[in-house]
Amino acid sequence: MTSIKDVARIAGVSVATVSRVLNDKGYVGQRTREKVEKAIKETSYKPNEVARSLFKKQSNTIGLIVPDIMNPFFTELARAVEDMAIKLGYNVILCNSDGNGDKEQAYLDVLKQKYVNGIIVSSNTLTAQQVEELNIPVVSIDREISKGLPTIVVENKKGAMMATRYLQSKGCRNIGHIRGSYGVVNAEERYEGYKEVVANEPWFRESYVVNGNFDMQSSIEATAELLRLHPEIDGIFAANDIMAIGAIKVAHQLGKKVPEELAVIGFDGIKLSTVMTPELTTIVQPIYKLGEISAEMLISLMEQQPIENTYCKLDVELIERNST
Amino acid sequence: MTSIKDVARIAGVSVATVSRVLNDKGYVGQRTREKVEKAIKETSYKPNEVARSLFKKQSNTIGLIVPDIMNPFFTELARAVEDMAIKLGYNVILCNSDGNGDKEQAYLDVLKQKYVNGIIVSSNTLTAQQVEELNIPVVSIDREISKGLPTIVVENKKGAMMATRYLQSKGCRNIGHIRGSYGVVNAEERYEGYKEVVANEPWFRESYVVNGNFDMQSSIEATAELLRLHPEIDGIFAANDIMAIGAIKVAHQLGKKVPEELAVIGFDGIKLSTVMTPELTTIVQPIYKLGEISAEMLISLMEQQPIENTYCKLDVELIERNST
DNA sequence: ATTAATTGTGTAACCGGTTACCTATTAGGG
DNA sequence: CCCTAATAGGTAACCGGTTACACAATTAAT
Repeated sequence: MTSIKDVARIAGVSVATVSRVLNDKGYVGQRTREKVEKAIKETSYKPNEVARSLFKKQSNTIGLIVPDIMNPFFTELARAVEDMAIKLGYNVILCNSDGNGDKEQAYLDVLKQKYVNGIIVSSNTLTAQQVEELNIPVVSIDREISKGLPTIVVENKKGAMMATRYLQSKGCRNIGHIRGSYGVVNAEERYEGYKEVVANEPWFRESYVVNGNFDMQSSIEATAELLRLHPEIDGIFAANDIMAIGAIKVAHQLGKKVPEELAVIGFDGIKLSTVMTPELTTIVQPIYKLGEISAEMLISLMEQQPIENTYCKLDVELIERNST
Repeated sequence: MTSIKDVARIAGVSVATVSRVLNDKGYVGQRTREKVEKAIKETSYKPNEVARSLFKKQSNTIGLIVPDIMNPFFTELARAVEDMAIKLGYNVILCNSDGNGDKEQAYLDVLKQKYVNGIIVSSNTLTAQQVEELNIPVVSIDREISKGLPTIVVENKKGAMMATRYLQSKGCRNIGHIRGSYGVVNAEERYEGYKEVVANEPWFRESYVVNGNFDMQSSIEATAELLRLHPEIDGIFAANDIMAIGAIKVAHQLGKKVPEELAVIGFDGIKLSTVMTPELTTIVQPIYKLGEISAEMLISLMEQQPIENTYCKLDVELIERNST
């Protein structure tokens, strides 16, 4: 590997001058600049990023901590973050935390040791203190860690209300809800939205709500139980698409026709929802946009650019397909 | 941030000694070691990875270059790679190349500048020369770049033959093939497998093979065309699951019942294939295993551990579900 | 008791950049 | 024509670790 010294020797100048040319900083004469550029080209010299990082205390890298990249929501998010990062000159270190607080902290530690410029994180367990101790820009995505910390979320409650009202408008008289894990803000907000719409309905009772833990297997079990207890249910709002798909599978098994006998609506708008049959009606979040914006915001923070606001709540949209 | 100097000052020793304790290298007296460990604990000192990397010319990081993390195959692969990497003390930089040769080269360059210890790559365009110029361990996954370079692949041809024979055994008399993109080794091998089984069948003609480009939209178009030209087709082997799903969608649209009137088998065994209805019969690759093994092999290479062989061809398995 | 081998620790060079500081030259203003 | 400001470029310190080397203190061997 050729180093800056080699280039300096070949160009007949000092390393400082080469560095100045490289970074286009300070005074460099026209003729000198040309000599240096020639030497750089000849040796196809690429500056050593690690040496740079050591001095700058920044590595042109951002960390992305998500529970699990296998969750299609985070897959799309990761792609968006990486796209934007590359576009702005950064690389992305991928971290799967499985929602485990210890792993999250371990990742935070090593990312800090690696001088990442900033971190995008989706976590339910991290505290404001943990984040502040880092002294690195952090943006929280999909979940709010604390007021004041940069955050990108979506209109969960509003979306849930839209979904529930939509089922009503389709003629559903008894609407159940498969909720996400307890303690997860998203799940609570979506539940609240549902509740707000149905609370005063004569048919409503708490047992219309079951917990699907945001995953398919739990949803299948929860739905089966729900439909066994309440065969009168003719509409289900699931707090995410995966659970909605699980619910539809159960309906198939029970011989209930979707959407004729049971309408199902999801939340997220993952690609999968258009792939299955029937295609899933869902509240779509602008997932890619979410990733883009979070990367943009993070990088603005990192580069100390002026920022309008550090809290961003994106709108959601109801996309009607064939499951309702 | 506390540095090694702070620790040395507090413990009343030189930085060299602290470094020795840290790395458990060289001679350190018992009492001295204790003093140093105490100081480390007190200051909750974490060594600066970047400084280390500069000296070692290694950053405890590996690069993972895939066409697109949104492709479920690569999602699962990425998860496996990251899991194994973390387990062995490395982080993963995620790179989406979109199969674009220029992007791939750009990633290789920056990864090298960042002193990654090694790279896992899935590419159709990279040449042996490009890889060798890096002078970094590289393992190629899912696709063979050149003989001699460490490679992990699966039994594509064998799997394709299994799939095709299986359709025959299910009573299909006219079996079409939706192939993957031209020039991609995988696609060619799977096509060969199919061809080998059907070449001598009286019904076989080249127009039973259409190109689905490995993606759903193309597959939908290709399948529609295939079934229009050849309504007699009663079995389809798609070169990946996504295309198989597309084919099933088309069958639904045309009112063909799957599997009664048209049997469909895929290839890959992505999670999605169990989520849809009907669940997809497919040739499953051990995707997670693939990722694990490649990470393991790469890291062995990086750490100069003795390696049995640098070429690994994993077996595939036919999983029978409801689409055949 | 003397010498050699082993153990313990500090000093300073090094990894490959960036930049503060210094000196020299040239240009512009009065 | 002299003085100040702007331009050009070199020297060396620094980022935070690792390790070769030197030297001192023990310990073991003869």
